[in-house]
Amino acid sequence: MLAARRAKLERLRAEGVEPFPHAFEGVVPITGVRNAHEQLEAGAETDVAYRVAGRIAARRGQGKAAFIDLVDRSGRIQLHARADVLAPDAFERLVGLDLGDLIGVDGTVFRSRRGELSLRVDDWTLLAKSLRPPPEKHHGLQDVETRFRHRELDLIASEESRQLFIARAAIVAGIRRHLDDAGFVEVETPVLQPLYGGANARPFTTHHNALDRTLYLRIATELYLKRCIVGGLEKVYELGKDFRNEGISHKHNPEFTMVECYEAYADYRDIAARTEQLVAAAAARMDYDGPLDLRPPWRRETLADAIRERTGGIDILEARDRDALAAAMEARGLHAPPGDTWAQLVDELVTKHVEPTLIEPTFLFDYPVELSPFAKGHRDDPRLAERWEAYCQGMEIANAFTELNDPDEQRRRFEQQRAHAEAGDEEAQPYDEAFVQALEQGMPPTGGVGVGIDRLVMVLTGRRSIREVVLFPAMRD
RNA sequence: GGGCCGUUAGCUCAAUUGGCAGAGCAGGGGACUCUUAAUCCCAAGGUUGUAGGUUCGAUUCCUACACGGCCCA
Repeated sequence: MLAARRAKLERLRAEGVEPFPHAFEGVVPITGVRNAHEQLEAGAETDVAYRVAGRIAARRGQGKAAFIDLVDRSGRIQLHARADVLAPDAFERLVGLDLGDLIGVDGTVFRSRRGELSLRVDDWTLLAKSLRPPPEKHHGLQDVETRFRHRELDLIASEESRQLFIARAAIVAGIRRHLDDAGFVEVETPVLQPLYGGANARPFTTHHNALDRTLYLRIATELYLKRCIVGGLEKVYELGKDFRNEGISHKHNPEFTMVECYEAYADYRDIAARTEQLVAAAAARMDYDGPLDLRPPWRRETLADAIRERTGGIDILEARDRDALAAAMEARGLHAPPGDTWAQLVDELVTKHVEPTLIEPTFLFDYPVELSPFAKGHRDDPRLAERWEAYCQGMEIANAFTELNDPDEQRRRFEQQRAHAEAGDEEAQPYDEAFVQALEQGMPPTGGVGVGIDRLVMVLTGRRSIREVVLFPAMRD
């Protein structure tokens, strides 16, 4: 299978053709050529020449002529190779190339009698020999596993896949543009951390040889970004990878992309408006035309109301301890797993009964303070924290608080987390004295949000699996 | 973690009740100067995911495992 292509490679070399040249200057995008000649009539010829480059996607031989489809990132164009235009060896070599070979072409625009805009090949250069056959040319690459493990084949075979990752780049660019224009400073904080924190998750652990110490891959950027707020940067954001040592599912990849931003003098309501604008900006940048109405304002509910309305009246503000809540659940025929804490039961209610109903973008406001160790207590209700989560397509896409800036209260919250850890909660937050000391320096009132980029891309591109929107998703060996 | 489905040529897919594993595309040889899933002729291409089991005989039935997909936890 591969031997034939290798033999061709050696034949080319023997004939003095360099199969892997260093560069090819002056290439223009194929779509530019197409757009410039939209009006050309069928059968018409021009003397307008272009230099294009790309991969050979199809070929239709015709004896002393051949049609070749050339694909670049922007699009596809038909080439017409003619024995009466090219030198004999150049013609024979061009027609003898394999699908998947990369070539550069100098060609003259015409439109075929059947109406296909084409380039007559005046000269061409082999840019890289392909030694493996490309995916099937009509059906494309169907095998899901191969699409994920060998994304390059998926990208070669699927215009849709190429467009998806271009859309993802536009979403990221739209977010950066919005935050930059709003006066945020983009910062970079450590990925390798002596202590992890900022989310309920287990970390990946690694080891620094020279320092002979354990380091953790960050699970969030939160704590370092708040130290930047303490330092007076006032509006900061970081867009990058977080790592959580947890299972893989259609909405979880062990490494994923998050943007967190923090704004001094703002609270969680300001941040909700900010998040609406941020998502709208991202959607605009990728020309979103899906079924969701992402324009501000989004629907707003409180968490307690959302649970009460969807569970036949379970009130998590009344049922404040584990047994009371479990009883309320059992009374309505809902299973309350015996080992679950109160917080886990609340999470269960949200996950099973509320989350799936939130298709249009919706904020759930005011989470129990027990679930939110870095959120400031609610100004009107001591049982709650000023925290919301945003949901879309039945999936959490953002999480925000009015940030806790009272260092003594933060210390108490860490003590609670320590108790949870000792009770066996592997996702409890480790005590971070450096962070508390930073708060003691004085942090202004601040609102902050984290938006999951992969999930936002899923929402904006209508994909149901995170693996579709991550170029190289985690796979078993 | 549980259930269901899938794994056959480089790719996309067939294979009757358990009876010689096939086709299209790609690749090889040949014909063809407006084709576009080009067409026509010829030849080639396989450890049927892995390991066992049942059987005269297994792609097919059974068991385990691996990987993937969907659903549930």
